[in-house]
Amino acid sequence: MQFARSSRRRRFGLELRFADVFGVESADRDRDRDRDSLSQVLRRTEQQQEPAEEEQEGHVLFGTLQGSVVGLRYYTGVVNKGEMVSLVREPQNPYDRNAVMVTNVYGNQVGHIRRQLAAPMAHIMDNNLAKVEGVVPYRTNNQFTMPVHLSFWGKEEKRMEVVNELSNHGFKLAPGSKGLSASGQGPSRAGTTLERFWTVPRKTTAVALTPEQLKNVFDKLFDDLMEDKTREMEAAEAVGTPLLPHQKQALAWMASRENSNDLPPFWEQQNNLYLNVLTNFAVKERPDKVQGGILADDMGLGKTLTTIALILTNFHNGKPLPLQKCAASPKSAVRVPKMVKGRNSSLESERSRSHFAEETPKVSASSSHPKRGSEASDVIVISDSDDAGEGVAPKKRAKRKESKGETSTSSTKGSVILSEDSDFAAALGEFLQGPSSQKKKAHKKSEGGDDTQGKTGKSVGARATLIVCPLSVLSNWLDQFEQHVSADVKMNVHVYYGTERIRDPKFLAKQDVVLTTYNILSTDYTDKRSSPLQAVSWLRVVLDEGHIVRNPAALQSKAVLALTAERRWVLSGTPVQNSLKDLWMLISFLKLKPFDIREWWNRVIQRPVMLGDHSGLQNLQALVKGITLRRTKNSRVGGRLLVELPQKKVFVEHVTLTEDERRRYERVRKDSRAIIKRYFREGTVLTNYADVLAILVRLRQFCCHPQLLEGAATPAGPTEKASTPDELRQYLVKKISLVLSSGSDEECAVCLDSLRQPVITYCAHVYCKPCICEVIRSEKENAKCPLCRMQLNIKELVEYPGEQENLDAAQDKDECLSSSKVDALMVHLFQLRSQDPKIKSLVVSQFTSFLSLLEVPLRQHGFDFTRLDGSMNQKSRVKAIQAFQDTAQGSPTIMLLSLKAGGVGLNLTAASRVFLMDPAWNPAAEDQCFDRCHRLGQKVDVVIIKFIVKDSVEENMVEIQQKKQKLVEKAFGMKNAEERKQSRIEDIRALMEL
DNA sequence: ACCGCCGGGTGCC
DNA sequence: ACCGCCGGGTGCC
Repeated sequence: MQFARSSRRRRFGLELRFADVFGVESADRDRDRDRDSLSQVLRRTEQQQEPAEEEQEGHVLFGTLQGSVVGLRYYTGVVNKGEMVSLVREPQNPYDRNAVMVTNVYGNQVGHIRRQLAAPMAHIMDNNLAKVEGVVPYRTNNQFTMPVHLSFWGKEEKRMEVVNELSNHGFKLAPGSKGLSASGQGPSRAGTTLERFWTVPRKTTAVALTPEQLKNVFDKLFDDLMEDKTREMEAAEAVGTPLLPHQKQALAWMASRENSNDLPPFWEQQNNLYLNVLTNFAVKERPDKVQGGILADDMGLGKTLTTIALILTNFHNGKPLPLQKCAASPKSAVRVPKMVKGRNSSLESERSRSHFAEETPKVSASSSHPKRGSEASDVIVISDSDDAGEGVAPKKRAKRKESKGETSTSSTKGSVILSEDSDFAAALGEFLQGPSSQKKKAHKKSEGGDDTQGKTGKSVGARATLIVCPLSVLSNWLDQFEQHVSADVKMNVHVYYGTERIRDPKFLAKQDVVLTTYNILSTDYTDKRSSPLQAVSWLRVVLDEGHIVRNPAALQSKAVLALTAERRWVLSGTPVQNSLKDLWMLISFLKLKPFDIREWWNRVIQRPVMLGDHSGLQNLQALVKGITLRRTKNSRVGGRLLVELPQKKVFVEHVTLTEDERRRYERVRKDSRAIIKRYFREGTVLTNYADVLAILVRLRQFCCHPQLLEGAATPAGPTEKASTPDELRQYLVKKISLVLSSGSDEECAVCLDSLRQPVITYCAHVYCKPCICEVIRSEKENAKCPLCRMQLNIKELVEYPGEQENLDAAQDKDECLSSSKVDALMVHLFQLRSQDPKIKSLVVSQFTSFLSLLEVPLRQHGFDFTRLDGSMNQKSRVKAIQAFQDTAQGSPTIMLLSLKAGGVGLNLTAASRVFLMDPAWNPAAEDQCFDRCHRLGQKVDVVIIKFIVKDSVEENMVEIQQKKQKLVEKAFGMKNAEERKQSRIEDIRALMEL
């Protein structure tokens, strides 16, 4: 008894010490302290000191060790069979400065590591030689000690030091057996014997994933997250815009995530306990549910509208947000034309149904609008009726605002119609005190309806939703509130932004919605004690573009994590950009226990996945699935696309060469045919494949512009091999560049997939570097080129140096002759310019040199254009895209685009015309290019014009395209390498009409 | 803890 | 009896 008490005292003592040191940081901590144990406090402070927490990448398992946890009877933490435990150094322990304490997943202390073992462990842990992890393999029936299985993970170079330190204290590491990590082991069900647990190590396919594979994992991670999420929910009346079916589904899902009592992922109820099947941690109390999740819909599917609907529809107990109704008079004096225009008919009818149609419009909130150039500051005119005293407040506030001489954004339509009239707010005060307002209050009472707030005496806690977003979309949120909140209710939307922002938590807590930016959040957080945003207990926090928050070390991340809320949401079109760590940040924000603590995330998810552990991946997937809704524009609801896009019309325009061009074309064609014919005769088409491609490229380039051939290499016959190694190298670099830029979408003959890290062999065949290296490794000295059986040597592989800016001779010469195809394009561009100068076009070619040629006539005729191709760096790409997407007058109307530039994410919806200057080998590449502008966000029909030169290789390419398309449609894809090879030869034969 | 360890009591078999 | 052995008291770090 005495001991127990004294140890408790010690614990508090420690806690206080930590609170003293880090006490500045938060009310939040104080609130939570009751629930949190010492170790959690310790852990948190740790995180604050080293937020990055050492990277575990490259860590290997040194070995394992059986240790024991002692002193169980002094602590309350319980551990079950197979449960993971955490080992925390406790250097301040007055009895042993080597002390290592053991805590369970929830951070409750279980005991200590026996001192003999703690000594070397302390040394190892303090010097960062290894990370030590514990799993309790079984329980003994004694109440004093329990076994713990320790694994030592660290960098290979530290292995000896760790082994020595342990052996100096008489401990010997056993080779690691992965089965002892609790991850993926599943719940240790009754009957799982100790022996089985120990002697059946999980068979792991533990091959670390390459970055490529990881990328693939992420891509697939968010696939197919729709099943079971197709239930629809009607939005509250206050939502003025009818929701599309997929938005109703999202609403239903979000509401259920907020309301349902489901256990969080990986928790199961077993008898009277709740068990986390990944960590094997069990508790008596039901674990907190995660109220919220990640809405990861593609952009354009209406994440904003859905979120607004959620706010209005799902207040407490599944009821809608109680809002004061107000009249919506269409004849209202204050109305921004834009709003009227944007209104749709169903809204009108909605309004006419309103009980209060005769009443005076009410303004509920006014806030200045950063984008609209007024001083960024906000004034609330009226607050909800929950507070009896509020009735008078509006006038006072309105006055304050007036005295500051600010422009205000006021609303008649629902909450947020904008007004530039600064007198308006003052006038409003009168409105609100007028008879109509009182009448309404009376009416509302008699309705006895949805007033869940204070007046009824039933306190429901938090009311306000905080939305954090990048500044660039803040105005969009305001617009969307204006647009989508029904006219006959008023909603308090407060913008917390600008130097004059009202830093009053009580005031903020009264709002329906508070909008702010990540910057403001971070800035306020710098002075943690007085950050109003941190002081409010939010009903809901929404992180818009949530992927922005991903570096845990960043101030904004800390600020975000320190927000107090019942429900948390992340909105993001791209939730995982490149790393699992990004995802951790989001999981941590959502408070998905126990993964909000980095150690459990690392042990249970991140490391297993990085090591290629299949079950780790499954767990990750299950985790994501449980909290994420993601649909893309290709997702279907009941067989139909979520969103119908505007039409896409494709026209082919046949271009006739001039007599002169024709004559020269035929000459080039004849030479080319002769060479290729010879290859066919000799059966060496594949051995000389790069040359064949080069020849075809020349022909295709000629169709675009004869001048393109001038700089190009002459047909490289097999005779023309280089003599010195350096020349050979240059020759190969040229070849590989040719193959890759030929647009033929070459695939690697080993993996039959598109080329990754392309390399070229001395026999001029291109493969993925990893693929061909593997071939050479396995076949050793006898390795031969899979395509031509030539001897291979790993040292002879030449890598692709990357796209180089080839200085085009044509660009210098201002006097540039036109070509039939260029003329054809210009005709269209002229016509478009006179028709509607605002229409923007993409001019697409596979040949960047052709794009350069096109710049000349465009410049000559005064077209504003920008350019995007693979040789540009990230910065100039972004610049080019932004300039083009800008709708302002004077922005470029044409973008010269190289066919394959940019990833799938490239968004060029500003364009509604596409001119495809030359056909691609692969029709899918063309479609992907068209999708750059024919995608969500495109408002008008897209017209695509493909230029094809009559009687040329281009026509033959189109034929092959169509043939391929049919094969794809019939699901007769190429099956094996032989078929593919053969089909390529056939392609060439058809192209050259041989 | 059905242990280990400590230290006092004890002392042929 | 400056040992061994016995058995009660005791127990994390």
